Amino acid sequence: MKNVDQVIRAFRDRGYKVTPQRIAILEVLEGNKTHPSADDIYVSLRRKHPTMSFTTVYNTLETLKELGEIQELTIDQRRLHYDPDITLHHHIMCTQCGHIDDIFADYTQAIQVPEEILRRFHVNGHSVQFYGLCSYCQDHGDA
Amino acid sequence: MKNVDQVIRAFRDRGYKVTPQRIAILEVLEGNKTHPSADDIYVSLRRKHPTMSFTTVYNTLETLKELGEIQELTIDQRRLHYDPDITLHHHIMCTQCGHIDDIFADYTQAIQVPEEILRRFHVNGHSVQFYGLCSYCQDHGDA
DNA sequence: GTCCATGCAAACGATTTGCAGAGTT
DNA sequence: AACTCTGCAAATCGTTTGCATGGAC
Repeated sequence: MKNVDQVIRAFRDRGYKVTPQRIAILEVLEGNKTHPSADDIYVSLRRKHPTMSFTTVYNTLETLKELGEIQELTIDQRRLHYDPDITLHHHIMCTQCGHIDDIFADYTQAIQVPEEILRRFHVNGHSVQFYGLCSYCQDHGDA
Repeated sequence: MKNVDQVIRAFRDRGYKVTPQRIAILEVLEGNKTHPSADDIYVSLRRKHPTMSFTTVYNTLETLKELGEIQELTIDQRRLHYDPDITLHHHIMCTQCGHIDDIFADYTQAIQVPEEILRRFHVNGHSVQFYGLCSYCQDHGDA
Protein backbone atom coordinates (compact mmCIF):
# COMPACT_ATOMS: atom_id res chain seq x y z
CA MET A 1 0.00 0.00 0.00
CA LYS A 2 1.23 3.48 -0.78
CA ASN A 3 1.26 5.92 2.11
CA VAL A 4 -1.97 7.39 3.42
CA ASP A 5 -1.73 10.63 1.45
CA GLN A 6 -1.13 8.82 -1.80
CA VAL A 7 -4.03 6.45 -1.27
CA ILE A 8 -6.27 9.39 -0.45
CA ARG A 9 -5.24 10.89 -3.77
CA ALA A 10 -6.01 7.59 -5.48
CA PHE A 11 -9.45 7.65 -3.89
CA ARG A 12 -10.15 11.18 -5.15
CA ASP A 13 -8.89 10.27 -8.62
CA ARG A 14 -11.33 7.40 -8.79
CA GLY A 15 -14.25 9.45 -7.51
CA TYR A 16 -14.28 7.65 -4.16
CA LYS A 17 -15.05 9.89 -1.23
CA VAL A 18 -12.51 10.53 1.48
CA THR A 19 -14.23 10.00 4.81
CA PRO A 20 -12.81 10.09 8.35
CA GLN A 21 -13.53 6.37 8.64
CA ARG A 22 -11.59 5.52 5.52
CA ILE A 23 -8.65 7.64 6.65
CA ALA A 24 -8.69 5.95 10.05
CA ILE A 25 -8.59 2.52 8.43
CA LEU A 26 -5.77 3.61 6.15
CA GLU A 27 -3.82 4.78 9.17
CA VAL A 28 -4.21 1.41 10.82
CA LEU A 29 -3.00 -0.34 7.69
CA GLU A 30 -0.07 1.92 6.81
CA GLY A 31 3.13 0.03 7.53
CA ASN A 32 1.16 -2.60 9.42
CA LYS A 33 3.02 -5.91 9.56
CA THR A 34 0.57 -7.74 11.81
CA HIS A 35 -1.69 -9.08 9.05
CA PRO A 36 -4.89 -7.97 10.78
CA SER A 37 -8.31 -9.47 10.22
CA ALA A 38 -11.35 -7.23 9.68
CA ASP A 39 -12.14 -7.72 13.34
CA ASP A 40 -8.62 -6.73 14.41
CA ILE A 41 -8.97 -3.50 12.48
CA TYR A 42 -12.42 -2.86 13.89
CA VAL A 43 -11.27 -3.44 17.46
CA SER A 44 -8.18 -1.25 17.08
CA LEU A 45 -10.40 1.61 15.91
CA ARG A 46 -13.24 1.27 18.42
CA ARG A 47 -11.68 3.52 21.06
CA LYS A 48 -10.96 6.50 18.83
CA HIS A 49 -13.92 5.88 16.51
CA PRO A 50 -16.72 4.48 18.66
CA THR A 51 -19.26 4.64 15.84
CA MET A 52 -17.11 2.74 13.37
CA SER A 53 -19.06 -0.15 11.97
CA PHE A 54 -18.03 -3.55 10.61
CA THR A 55 -19.77 -2.65 7.40
CA THR A 56 -17.42 0.25 6.85
CA VAL A 57 -14.36 -1.81 7.66
CA TYR A 58 -15.43 -4.49 5.19
CA ASN A 59 -16.42 -1.93 2.56
CA THR A 60 -13.14 -0.11 2.80
CA LEU A 61 -11.09 -3.29 2.68
CA GLU A 62 -13.03 -4.29 -0.43
CA THR A 63 -12.30 -0.92 -2.03
CA LEU A 64 -8.61 -1.13 -1.17
CA LYS A 65 -8.48 -4.61 -2.64
CA GLU A 66 -10.05 -3.31 -5.86
CA LEU A 67 -7.46 -0.55 -6.03
CA GLY A 68 -4.72 -3.13 -5.51
CA GLU A 69 -3.53 -1.35 -2.39
CA ILE A 70 -3.82 -4.37 -0.10
CA GLN A 71 -3.90 -8.10 -0.51
CA GLU A 72 -6.20 -10.60 1.11
CA LEU A 73 -4.47 -13.52 2.82
CA THR A 74 -6.12 -16.92 2.72
CA ILE A 75 -3.70 -18.56 5.12
CA ASP A 76 -6.25 -18.77 7.92
CA GLN A 77 -9.26 -20.94 7.18
CA ARG A 78 -11.23 -19.25 9.94
CA ARG A 79 -11.03 -15.68 8.74
CA LEU A 80 -9.45 -13.44 6.12
CA HIS A 81 -6.39 -11.37 6.94
CA TYR A 82 -5.14 -8.30 5.14
CA ASP A 83 -1.67 -7.19 4.18
CA PRO A 84 -0.77 -3.68 3.01
CA ASP A 85 2.49 -5.08 1.65
CA ILE A 86 1.58 -6.07 -1.88
CA THR A 87 5.07 -7.04 -2.99
CA LEU A 88 5.59 -10.73 -3.74
CA HIS A 89 6.11 -12.64 -0.52
CA HIS A 90 4.64 -15.48 1.47
CA HIS A 91 3.48 -16.21 5.00
CA ILE A 92 3.73 -18.61 7.87
CA MET A 93 1.06 -18.92 10.54
CA CYS A 94 1.47 -20.35 14.02
CA THR A 95 -1.21 -23.01 14.33
CA GLN A 96 -1.36 -22.39 18.07
CA CYS A 97 -1.72 -18.62 18.44
CA GLY A 98 -2.52 -17.57 14.88
CA HIS A 99 0.44 -15.21 14.58
CA ILE A 100 1.40 -14.60 10.96
CA ASP A 101 4.93 -13.75 9.81
CA ASP A 102 6.25 -12.71 6.42
CA ILE A 103 8.47 -14.92 4.32
CA PHE A 104 10.37 -12.97 1.74
CA ALA A 105 11.10 -15.55 -0.90
CA ASP A 106 10.02 -16.00 -4.47
CA TYR A 107 8.94 -19.52 -5.32
CA THR A 108 7.47 -18.64 -8.69
CA GLN A 109 10.14 -20.49 -10.66
CA ALA A 110 10.21 -23.38 -8.23
CA ILE A 111 6.58 -24.38 -8.54
CA GLN A 112 5.96 -25.00 -12.21
CA VAL A 113 2.58 -26.41 -13.11
CA PRO A 114 2.63 -29.64 -15.15
CA GLU A 115 1.90 -29.35 -18.89
CA GLU A 116 -1.17 -31.51 -18.50
CA ILE A 117 -2.75 -28.96 -16.18
CA LEU A 118 -1.85 -26.02 -18.40
CA ARG A 119 -3.80 -27.70 -21.18
CA ARG A 120 -6.92 -27.69 -19.03
CA PHE A 121 -6.50 -24.52 -16.98
CA HIS A 122 -5.67 -20.90 -17.52
CA VAL A 123 -3.60 -20.45 -14.37
CA ASN A 124 -3.99 -17.02 -12.82
CA GLY A 125 -2.15 -17.35 -9.58
CA HIS A 126 -0.87 -19.49 -6.80
CA SER A 127 -0.60 -19.38 -3.08
CA VAL A 128 2.09 -20.83 -0.86
CA GLN A 129 1.83 -20.78 2.87
CA PHE A 130 3.53 -22.45 5.78
CA TYR A 131 2.28 -23.63 9.15
CA GLY A 132 4.17 -24.23 12.33
CA LEU A 133 4.76 -23.19 15.91
CA CYS A 134 6.22 -19.79 16.74
CA SER A 135 8.96 -19.44 19.35
CA TYR A 136 6.57 -18.37 22.06
CA CYS A 137 4.19 -21.29 21.53
CA GLN A 138 7.07 -23.77 21.35
CA ASP A 139 7.97 -22.72 24.88
CA HIS A 140 4.54 -22.12 26.37
CA GLY A 141 2.00 -23.96 24.27
CA ASP A 142 0.90 -27.51 24.73
CA ALA A 143 -0.75 -28.70 21.57
CA MET B 1 -7.89 -43.66 1.87
CA LYS B 2 -7.73 -47.40 1.90
CA ASN B 3 -10.71 -49.23 0.46
CA VAL B 4 -13.98 -49.37 2.36
CA ASP B 5 -13.37 -52.81 3.86
CA GLN B 6 -9.97 -51.84 5.13
CA VAL B 7 -11.21 -48.64 6.71
CA ILE B 8 -14.02 -50.58 8.37
CA ARG B 9 -11.38 -52.83 9.84
CA ALA B 10 -9.44 -49.79 11.01
CA PHE B 11 -12.59 -48.52 12.70
CA ARG B 12 -13.13 -51.81 14.53
CA ASP B 13 -9.48 -51.91 15.59
CA ARG B 14 -9.79 -48.49 17.15
CA GLY B 15 -13.04 -49.30 18.89
CA TYR B 16 -15.06 -47.04 16.60
CA LYS B 17 -18.45 -48.44 15.70
CA VAL B 18 -19.31 -49.37 12.17
CA THR B 19 -22.64 -47.81 11.34
CA PRO B 20 -24.61 -47.76 8.07
CA GLN B 21 -24.05 -44.00 7.90
CA ARG B 22 -20.31 -44.33 8.20
CA ILE B 23 -20.24 -47.02 5.56
CA ALA B 24 -22.33 -44.88 3.23
CA ILE B 25 -19.93 -41.96 3.65
CA LEU B 26 -16.96 -44.23 3.04
CA GLU B 27 -18.59 -45.44 -0.16
CA VAL B 28 -19.01 -41.88 -1.37
CA LEU B 29 -15.37 -41.13 -0.64
CA GLU B 30 -13.78 -44.32 -2.02
CA GLY B 31 -11.95 -43.41 -5.20
CA ASN B 32 -13.68 -40.03 -5.25
CA LYS B 33 -11.66 -37.50 -7.25
CA THR B 34 -14.18 -34.63 -7.04
CA HIS B 35 -12.87 -33.14 -3.78
CA PRO B 36 -16.34 -32.90 -2.22
CA SER B 37 -17.35 -30.53 0.54
CA ALA B 38 -19.34 -31.76 3.54
CA ASP B 39 -22.44 -30.47 1.81
CA ASP B 40 -21.62 -32.31 -1.42
CA ILE B 41 -21.37 -35.55 0.54
CA TYR B 42 -24.56 -34.84 2.43
CA VAL B 43 -26.48 -34.09 -0.76
CA SER B 44 -25.17 -37.15 -2.57
CA LEU B 45 -26.42 -39.32 0.28
CA ARG B 46 -29.80 -37.71 0.87
CA ARG B 47 -31.68 -39.91 -1.59
CA LYS B 48 -30.54 -43.29 -0.30
CA HIS B 49 -30.18 -42.12 3.30
CA PRO B 50 -32.95 -39.60 3.94
CA THR B 51 -32.24 -39.40 7.66
CA MET B 52 -28.52 -38.73 7.23
CA SER B 53 -27.60 -35.61 9.16
CA PHE B 54 -24.93 -32.99 8.68
CA THR B 55 -23.70 -33.79 12.15
CA THR B 56 -22.91 -37.34 11.12
CA VAL B 57 -21.18 -36.23 7.94
CA TYR B 58 -19.02 -33.80 9.90
CA ASN B 59 -18.37 -36.31 12.67
CA THR B 60 -17.32 -39.01 10.26
CA LEU B 61 -15.07 -36.69 8.27
CA GLU B 62 -13.45 -35.66 11.54
CA THR B 63 -12.88 -39.29 12.48
CA LEU B 64 -11.42 -40.12 9.07
CA LYS B 65 -9.12 -37.13 9.36
CA GLU B 66 -7.92 -38.39 12.75
CA LEU B 67 -7.23 -41.81 11.29
CA GLY B 68 -5.30 -40.16 8.47
CA GLU B 69 -7.59 -41.70 5.88
CA ILE B 70 -8.54 -38.41 4.23
CA GLN B 71 -7.10 -34.94 3.99
CA GLU B 72 -8.84 -31.63 4.40
CA LEU B 73 -8.25 -29.15 1.59
CA THR B 74 -8.01 -25.48 2.44
CA ILE B 75 -7.95 -24.30 -1.16
CA ASP B 76 -11.45 -22.83 -0.98
CA GLN B 77 -11.86 -20.01 1.49
CA ARG B 78 -15.62 -20.51 1.51
CA ARG B 79 -15.74 -24.12 2.63
CA LEU B 80 -13.59 -27.13 3.37
CA HIS B 81 -13.16 -29.89 0.82
CA TYR B 82 -12.05 -33.44 1.43
CA ASP B 83 -9.74 -35.72 -0.49
CA PRO B 84 -9.48 -39.48 0.05
CA ASP B 85 -6.17 -39.39 -1.81
CA ILE B 86 -3.65 -38.78 0.93
CA THR B 87 -0.55 -39.15 -1.21
CA LEU B 88 1.50 -35.98 -1.68
CA HIS B 89 -0.07 -33.84 -4.37
CA HIS B 90 -1.48 -30.37 -4.88
CA HIS B 91 -4.59 -28.75 -6.28
CA ILE B 92 -5.89 -26.10 -8.60
CA MET B 93 -9.33 -24.53 -8.26
CA CYS B 94 -11.33 -22.76 -10.93
CA THR B 95 -12.20 -19.39 -9.47
CA GLN B 96 -15.36 -19.31 -11.57
CA CYS B 97 -17.05 -22.67 -10.96
CA GLY B 98 -15.09 -23.98 -8.00
CA HIS B 99 -13.97 -27.15 -9.75
CA ILE B 100 -10.85 -28.63 -8.14
CA ASP B 101 -8.28 -30.73 -10.01
CA ASP B 102 -5.29 -32.65 -8.78
CA ILE B 103 -1.73 -31.62 -9.50
CA PHE B 104 0.68 -34.48 -9.08
CA ALA B 105 3.93 -32.74 -8.37
CA ASP B 106 6.20 -32.53 -5.37
CA TYR B 107 7.34 -29.04 -4.55
CA THR B 108 8.80 -29.94 -1.17
CA GLN B 109 12.39 -29.39 -2.24
CA ALA B 110 11.49 -26.32 -4.25
CA ILE B 111 10.06 -24.25 -1.44
CA GLN B 112 12.75 -23.97 1.20
CA VAL B 113 12.00 -21.71 4.13
CA PRO B 114 14.62 -19.02 4.82
CA GLU B 115 16.99 -19.60 7.74
CA GLU B 116 15.69 -16.53 9.47
CA ILE B 117 12.21 -18.08 9.70
CA LEU B 118 13.50 -21.45 10.87
CA ARG B 119 15.08 -19.65 13.80
CA ARG B 120 11.69 -18.35 14.86
CA PHE B 121 9.35 -21.15 13.81
CA HIS B 122 9.11 -24.88 14.07
CA VAL B 123 7.68 -25.50 10.62
CA ASN B 124 5.19 -28.36 10.51
CA GLY B 125 3.79 -28.14 7.04
CA HIS B 126 3.07 -26.13 3.99
CA SER B 127 0.34 -25.76 1.47
CA VAL B 128 0.60 -24.89 -2.20
CA GLN B 129 -2.40 -24.28 -4.36
CA PHE B 130 -3.17 -22.78 -7.72
CA TYR B 131 -6.07 -20.75 -9.03
CA GLY B 132 -7.28 -20.25 -12.57
CA LEU B 133 -10.02 -20.82 -15.07
CA CYS B 134 -10.94 -24.34 -16.19
CA SER B 135 -11.52 -25.08 -19.90
CA TYR B 136 -15.27 -24.87 -19.56
CA CYS B 137 -15.28 -21.51 -17.84
CA GLN B 138 -12.72 -20.11 -20.29
CA ASP B 139 -15.26 -20.78 -23.05
CA HIS B 140 -18.51 -20.03 -21.26
CA GLY B 141 -17.72 -17.89 -18.25
CA ASP B 142 -17.55 -14.14 -18.22
CA ALA B 143 -15.67 -13.07 -15.13
C1' DG C 1 -26.66 -53.52 29.10
C1' DT C 2 -23.13 -50.21 28.08
C1' DC C 3 -21.56 -46.69 25.64
C1' DC C 4 -20.76 -44.51 21.47
C1' DA C 5 -23.17 -42.55 17.35
C1' DT C 6 -26.99 -40.27 15.30
C1' DG C 7 -29.99 -36.51 14.28
C1' DC C 8 -32.48 -32.60 15.53
C1' DA C 9 -32.33 -27.91 16.77
C1' DA C 10 -29.99 -24.21 18.30
C1' DA C 11 -25.64 -21.67 18.62
C1' DC C 12 -21.73 -19.59 16.57
C1' DG C 13 -18.77 -16.56 13.98
C1' DA C 14 -17.23 -14.39 9.79
C1' DT C 15 -19.06 -11.99 6.18
C1' DT C 16 -22.86 -9.91 3.40
C1' DT C 17 -27.01 -7.35 2.51
C1' DG C 18 -31.00 -3.86 2.83
C1' DC C 19 -31.86 0.45 3.77
C1' DA C 20 -32.53 5.10 5.92
C1' DG C 21 -29.99 8.89 7.30
C1' DA C 22 -25.47 11.44 7.23
C1' DG C 23 -21.48 13.40 5.07
C1' DT C 24 -18.43 14.43 0.95
C1' DT C 25 -18.03 16.63 -3.18
C1' DA D 1 -28.13 19.36 -4.41
C1' DA D 2 -26.53 14.87 -5.95
C1' DC D 3 -24.88 10.83 -4.86
C1' DT D 4 -21.94 7.96 -2.22
C1' DC D 5 -20.84 6.25 2.35
C1' DT D 6 -21.99 4.98 6.94
C1' DG D 7 -23.98 2.30 10.51
C1' DC D 8 -27.55 -0.42 12.28
C1' DA D 9 -29.97 -4.62 12.10
C1' DA D 10 -31.00 -8.66 10.01
C1' DA D 11 -29.72 -12.32 6.89
C1' DT D 12 -26.59 -15.86 5.23
C1' DC D 13 -23.93 -19.86 5.38
C1' DG D 14 -20.49 -23.25 6.79
C1' DT D 15 -19.49 -25.46 10.83
C1' DT D 16 -19.99 -26.65 15.81
C1' DT D 17 -22.43 -27.85 19.98
C1' DG D 18 -25.97 -29.75 23.45
C1' DC D 19 -28.59 -33.27 24.24
C1' DA D 20 -32.08 -37.00 24.05
C1' DT D 21 -32.86 -41.14 21.54
C1' DG D 22 -31.14 -45.09 18.99
C1' DG D 23 -28.07 -48.61 17.51
C1' DA D 24 -23.55 -51.30 17.57
C1' DC D 25 -21.11 -54.18 20.31
